[in-house]
Amino acid sequence: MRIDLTAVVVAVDEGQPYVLTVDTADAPGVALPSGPLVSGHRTLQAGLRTWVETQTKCRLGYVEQLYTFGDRTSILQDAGEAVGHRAVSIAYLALVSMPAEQLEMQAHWMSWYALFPWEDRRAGPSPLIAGLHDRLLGADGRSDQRAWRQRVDQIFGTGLLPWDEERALERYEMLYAAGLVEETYRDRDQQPPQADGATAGASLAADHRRIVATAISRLRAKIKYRPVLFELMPSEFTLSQLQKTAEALSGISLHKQNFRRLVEQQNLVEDTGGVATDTGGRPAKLMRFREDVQLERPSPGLRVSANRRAHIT
Amino acid sequence: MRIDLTAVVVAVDEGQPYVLTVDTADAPGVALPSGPLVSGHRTLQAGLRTWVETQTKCRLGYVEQLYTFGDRTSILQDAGEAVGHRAVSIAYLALVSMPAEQLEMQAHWMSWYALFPWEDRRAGPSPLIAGLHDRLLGADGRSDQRAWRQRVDQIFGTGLLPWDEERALERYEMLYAAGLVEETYRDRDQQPPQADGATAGASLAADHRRIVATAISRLRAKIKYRPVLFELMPSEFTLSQLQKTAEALSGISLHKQNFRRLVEQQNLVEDTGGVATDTGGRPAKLMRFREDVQLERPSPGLRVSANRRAHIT
DNA sequence: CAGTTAAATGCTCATATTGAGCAAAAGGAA
DNA sequence: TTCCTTTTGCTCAATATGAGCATTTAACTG
Repeated sequence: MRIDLTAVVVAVDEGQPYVLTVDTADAPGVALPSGPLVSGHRTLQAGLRTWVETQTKCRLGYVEQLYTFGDRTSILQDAGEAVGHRAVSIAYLALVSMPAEQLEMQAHWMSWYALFPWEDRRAGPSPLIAGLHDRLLGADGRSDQRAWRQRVDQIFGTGLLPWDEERALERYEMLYAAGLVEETYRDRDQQPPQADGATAGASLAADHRRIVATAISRLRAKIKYRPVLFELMPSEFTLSQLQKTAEALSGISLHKQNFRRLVEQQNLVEDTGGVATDTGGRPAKLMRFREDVQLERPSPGLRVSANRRAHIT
Repeated sequence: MRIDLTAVVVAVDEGQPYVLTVDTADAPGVALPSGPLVSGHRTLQAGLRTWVETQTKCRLGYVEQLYTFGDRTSILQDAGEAVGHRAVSIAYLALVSMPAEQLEMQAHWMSWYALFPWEDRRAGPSPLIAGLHDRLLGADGRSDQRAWRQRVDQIFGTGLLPWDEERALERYEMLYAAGLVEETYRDRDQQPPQADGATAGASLAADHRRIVATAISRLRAKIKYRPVLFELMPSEFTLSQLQKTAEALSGISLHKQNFRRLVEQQNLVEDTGGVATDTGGRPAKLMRFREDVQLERPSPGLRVSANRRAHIT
């Protein structure tokens, strides 16, 4: 049984979140960096770092284990002779501040929201949502129409229910199950429907889009209670840049004054003395992350809060 | 490379939390149920369920993936010839309501707090803590004495810092690194010190105690935001029983009136009409979990809150 | 049966925490 | 200077949380 190590490497640049991809034999930039675990690797994490660095030349900072996936397609095989075909892949989430150095030729930064356009609500609910919602409700002969509708509303924040940015994985899985993403058909060896907008978002090789969705959900939850945001920032930054990064990941817009109140009262950052004058308006103080913060506070994260009415700053 | 599936099966009975263990060739009841992933398993979870049920005759309800561990001892081997020796083990957390049926002969319920006596603070801080704290601070020639002390206080809730019940894993790992648990010496092929109380708590085979610590941390965090407590309860229960279960897992005592306020306002339970008269004082209403709650609320968990001064009810 | 005891249950209250928005400050640009 | 834009400071109402008092409702005790 083969064990693959797979990485979701995240960076944010100019308020846009990216994931690191590599070319495959078939197509450019459609797979996550990954490779088999071999005995030479001292630990799982060390193996992962090695693979990412050789495939992309990107050096990883913060790394955490995400989830271990059984090969999805194995389920479809007949019970009998599937031996050797299966693989288990151990996925990791890594955060880097957007590196200046050149990546390997075959490596690229791909926008999160090219993969999951419905997840970006910084400028209000994506117009895609309405269509997805209709098709999720429409296509079925479900036994319990009422319960199903409630579940869709729940997960997609439609109806009167609020949007929960952390449910990115659940949303992807629901779309997969409903046949609204390309992978549904690929895993069944079928042709996807050709109608315009029949499938949503760009797909990746194998189950890599699912793995990215897992990473997004995890990260969106984590920035609320651990100071991981700083792994994505340059050494000095303004509070607005920090907020832009938080918004990029969460996919929602945040209340500016409350965001800074939170950051300041948690004592996560300190003044460097410098100012950034290139911001258009009043110059912003430059801040840096307080290194000793890990030792001090129980869980020094950002319990960010969304604007109820989107748009407002 | 072998892949093992390992289960931490948790149940609560009479206000005490237990984990399911099995006998090994060497010793009784010192290992978690586990077995290799084979091609016959449809999914990872299905494989896990199969192993647990054959080894213990315990049927699993709620199951979630916990973490994937690389073999710890592999780190100690020389770089050269470790091939084939290593194993990766994918650990799962399962919750069951204490089953009435008989387990397999070789299966037993082991108390959490036999493994982690310092984690039970329902009757106030364990007296063990003081000793552990001293030995963590004492035994070293650390470069940065101050920072180390702060870290110990942070994790063990000593000094002025508050106890955080979710850090069970960090506490275990700190004790492991400091040589205060038996596994430290076993992994180094050394004899543990023989002094009385030199190592804390009962140990399990391989890295199974670490896996249980991971499960405890996960579960203690999870009951605060998902209604998993109910997986551990019988179909009807009183609010006091529910609270006792929450306290058993968290290892802290909770404020009774606030606990019921929380449960009630979240609409997690409904009245069955019956009452339990065997409680000593005023009979308690019997409650049941509202099945439809998963559909309704974004994250219907229990944000339990500890008493500041322990003991008070 | 009156009195006692032990829970369960009902309420209150002070103190944080959170969501929202007004307003002043500090630059650059017109 | 005046206008524009963004940063920064502050206020305020609505909730949520931690703590504890008081009442209710049984069983138990003579």
